[in-house]
Parts: sequence; structure tokens; C-alpha cells
Amino acid sequence: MARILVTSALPYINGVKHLGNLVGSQLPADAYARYMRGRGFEVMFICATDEHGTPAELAAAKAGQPVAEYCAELHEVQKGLAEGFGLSFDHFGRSSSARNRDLTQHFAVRLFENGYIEPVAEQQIYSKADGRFLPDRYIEGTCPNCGYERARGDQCENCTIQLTPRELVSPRSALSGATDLEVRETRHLHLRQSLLKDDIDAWIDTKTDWPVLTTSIAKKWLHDGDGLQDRGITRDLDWGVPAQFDGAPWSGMDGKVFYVWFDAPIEYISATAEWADAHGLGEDAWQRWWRTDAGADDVTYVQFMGKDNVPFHTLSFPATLMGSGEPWKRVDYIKSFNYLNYDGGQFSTSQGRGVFMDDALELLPSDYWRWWLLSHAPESADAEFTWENLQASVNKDLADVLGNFVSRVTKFCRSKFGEAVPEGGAATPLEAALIDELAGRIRAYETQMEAMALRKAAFELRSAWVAGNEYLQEAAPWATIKTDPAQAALQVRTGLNLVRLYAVLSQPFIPDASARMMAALHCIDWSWPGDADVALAALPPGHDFAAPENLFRKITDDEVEAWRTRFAGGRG
RNA sequence: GGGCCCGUAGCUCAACUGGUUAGAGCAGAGCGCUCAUAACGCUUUGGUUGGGGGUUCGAGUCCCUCCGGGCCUACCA
Repeated sequence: MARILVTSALPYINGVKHLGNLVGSQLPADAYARYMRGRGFEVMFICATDEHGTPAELAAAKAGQPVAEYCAELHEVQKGLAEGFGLSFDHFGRSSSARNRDLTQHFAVRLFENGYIEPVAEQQIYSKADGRFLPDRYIEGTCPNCGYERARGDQCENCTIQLTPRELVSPRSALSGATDLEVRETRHLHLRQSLLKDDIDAWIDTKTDWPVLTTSIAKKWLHDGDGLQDRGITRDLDWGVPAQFDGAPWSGMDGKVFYVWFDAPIEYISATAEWADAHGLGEDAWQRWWRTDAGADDVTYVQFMGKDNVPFHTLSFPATLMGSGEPWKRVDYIKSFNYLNYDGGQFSTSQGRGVFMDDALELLPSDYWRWWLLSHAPESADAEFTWENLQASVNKDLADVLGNFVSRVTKFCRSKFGEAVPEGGAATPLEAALIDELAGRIRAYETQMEAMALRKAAFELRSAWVAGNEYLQEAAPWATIKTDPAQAALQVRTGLNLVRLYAVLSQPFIPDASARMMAALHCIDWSWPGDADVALAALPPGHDFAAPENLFRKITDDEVEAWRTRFAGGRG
């Protein structure tokens, strides 16, 4: 049977992620992975923290911690939050792992041997006061074009002109404000992706089913200006995968590390190896997911990411894999997302604007967030988070349509028949119509989930919930029971089976609620509904259950008001 | 500057390669039900598809233009 490999873009290490980050990669990847597992596929769902790079060093310095310690701590924080949101990773790794160091160095050697890496001498700005080379955007100065005094070394935010640090008037370090900057010559390794441009271009051309967002970004980079450019893949930092190591076929890279965007995607592979290590499995256990010479040919590989990550996943990472000359599995589908905005503006990590993962779990159970985020995922355009919208979705969809359905069925049964599935009655055209309706919804839901169309899948799921309420209203067992108790029993039995069906279908979106529904039904049968009529007979007469407490509470107007004020800006 | 995306009902969104009268959910109005979390069901009011021009038997969909919003532009990740 085909296997599904799912990776989520790696969340960066420098702090708790906001809901926009979550909905752009990890959460939809989780829903997809859960769905595929539910359908019976063998799934490997991989994520990790992305721990290298300048921002990590700066965040550690700000926290007054050694960078390794800082990353270890934040990794645990992010891991805990992922669990809190029910993200069902098979492994949540770290790009700073030994596995990733070894594999990153391995790829670099292979690329060098094949002529896709070369050392290049560059001039860079060194800050003596900071004791380090400064990336262009960490240099500030006055824009030579418009006179804006806080222009960055790569671009002036005021007049948008492209700059180099040496063009800035009175340049200074954005870190310390130091002005004793000097130009130093330094050598770096470059990934010669320009040599692979045509191969990548041809490969992208075969991906006609990818989102426009994905391919248009890739094509832009491939064809804009002089086409795909070579890229420096080393940096003058302490924290990262060392670029000089035993067996390196070059010299002079002492004190340098690989660029974070070189090693981060490799961590997808390394994290799978970390998974194998953690389970005491051999090399073949992870290689069958990644090496086409070790069985990965029947793997379908899907990546989830925000649109800002697309260039690295469509160009530089494929270039790394292709240039290695080794049989690595390449991505089959890239699902990319637009941005989620917060109440009329952008979520901002630096400004603390918006709702962050830790805040969210403090306010409401994860299912509430999962439902809103997934049913409003920014698939076709940027989407907007508002508290009113969250309130409306949670109260109406979860509490009223689904939660109340479970409540009315289980409590009615308890009061009239006791807490066991009642026996008797025979199906009528009413049940046949319900089955028809559900069969259509289930097939549509499958189609949308397989296409990773989360909003549409959520709509089909909700429609299936609504069908239960429509059925109950028409069947009206509270009236039937007065004249035909056996028929009322059939209607209630149908309702109880609908609860189980909803638990199975809803699990990718609201796993905790699904688990509670199944627990209340004393049921462990999570089998996917192939035929709706079979699915509605899963719980036989006599099967006992326990009517659950309300599955969802409602969000009050007072809470909405309080939260809007609290999260307007200036977090912590 | 260049490129890409978007603009559809009060709100959030649909509408396969152009094809009947532009559809849902929420909000609003009316009716019904009373098992259930004052929940549910049925009916219903809202649109000159951002403006203008063009192609076509036919345009939300294609072309031009203008307005508005967003993203990217390679050293943040």
C-alpha cells in the first residue's frame, strides 16, 4: 500500500509561534496526516525546530543564555505547545541534532564532488564592537536615495530602493549602534543552483496540480532577471553545522557554519532518522521513506508551508537533493498557505501583536482553535482572524450544531431507553434519505481532504453534522415514542450511530472531542465509513454508553470584549 | 521600479476549462418543534460580482485601464 510522508515547515526557535504560523504549516499538516492515518495509510509525519541562524543567537543573547541552552529550552516549550494543540508528529526533532550535522555535511561533500559547491571570496561588513560579521539587514544608516535615517543594509523601507551596506551614509550596527564597521574579505561556500536551473524548471513544469501560489513563486525565482542565482550557504556564526570538518574537501572554512536555510530542509530527513534512533530501529527504517533505492518509490511526499517558505522548498532544497547525485525522494506536492491577519493588521512576533500558541491554550481548548483555524485556513488569499468570528464559529458550529446534537441524542436515549443502544424498528425512506445524504457528504469530504482543501472539507464535515439535526427533527423520536416505541428506538439507534460516525469523520479537525465522543459511546471502532449504511450499524442494539457532559462551551460576549483588549498589542 | 495574488450579500467565503435566474454559513425577519447547551428544523429579506471600456451569441470568469488591499524581490527565517 502507498505510504504518505508529511512534513510541516520547521518553526523557528526564537520564541512561541503565533496562530498565523500554526495555521500556515503545522496544523493543516496534522489534519492531513490524521486523515490519512484514519483512512488506513501508513503515515510518517515529521516536524522539528529550526534552530540555527543569526536570530537564534540574538534571541539567546537577549535572554542571557548560551545559545545551545536557549535552543534546548525553547525546543521543549514548542514541543509542549505542539502536544497541547494535538499535533500528531511521529517525531518532532531538532535541526541542531547530530543526525542533521552529519547529513548536512554529507550533502555538502557530495555537492562539492559533483561541482555544485564552490568557495567564493566575498567582502563583508565586520563590526569590531559586536565581534562579528553583520548580515546586510543588521546594518542601519541613512538612505542615499531618500534620506531616511533608518534604512537597512539590504533595502530602504521608506523608498524601497535596493541597497548594499556600503551605500549607506553613516552606517552603524543595528545590534549595538557601533559605527566602527569595516569591510573584510572572507570566503564562503556557494551552492551553484544556477547550474541546476533547467532541471528544476523542467521538474516544476511537471507539477501542474500544485497551487498557483507555489508554482508562481518558483517560476518567479527561476526566470526573474538573470534567472536562478547561486547562493552563499555558509555564514560567520558560532551556532550551526560546522562548515569545516573532518573529511571536508575544502579548507579555510574554520569558524563558519552552514546557512540555516541549507541545513533546515535536510532536517526533514534527519528527523526521520532521529525517529528511527528514538525507536531503536535501524537505518533501513528511515531510509525506506527517503531513499528511492530503499523502497521510497511508493511514498507520496507532501510538504506544508507558508508562502514565505516556498522558494527554499521549490529551489534550493531540490537543488541540494538533485545535486547530490543520490536517489533521494523528492516532494510530490507542496501545499502553501497565505497569511493569517489579526484584526485588521498582521500578526507580529516582534511587536507581540495577535494571539500566540501559549495564549490560545490558556483561553480555550485546542479543538476550538483547530476548528476555527482549519475552517478558515488562508488557502486562496490572506485570511483575517477576529474574535467575533471565532466566537460565531465555535458557538454555532461546535456547540450548537455538533455538541448539541450529541447531547440531545444521548440524553433523550438515557431518559427513554436507558444508557444502552435500544432495539427494534425497521428502516424507512427517512433513514434511506439520511444515508444518501451522508454518503454524498462523506465522499465529498474525502475528495477535499485528499486535495488538502481544508475549508471545503470543513464545510462538508459541518454539513454532515447538520444532516443529523435535520434527520432528528423530521424523525422526531420524542413524538414517535408515544405511538410506536420500536420505531423511536430505531431513530435513536440511528442517532447514536451518527455520533460515532461524526467522531470518526471529525477526528482530523477536533481530535479531543472525537475521543470524548468515542469514550462516551464505549467504542473503540474507528474504522472509516466506506458505506454509510454499514457505518450507521456499527453500534448494535444492547451496546451500552454513558451520555457525556457537554462537549463544547460557548464563548461569551464579555470574553470577546476582554480578549480583544488584552491582545491589541504589546504582548508581555 | 519589476513580478505575483486578491477585491463577489452587513460579515466569512463558494461558483470545473466563459454557459440557465451568482450560491452557502453567520447576522436579520417570519413560522414550526420542544428531545437537547434558549439548542434544532423550515421559509425568507440582502449582490449593477471595486469603477470604466472592450472581445463574445453569452463575462464574476478573458483583454485593456483606473481605484483599493496584500505579498515577494535572493544576507531575517
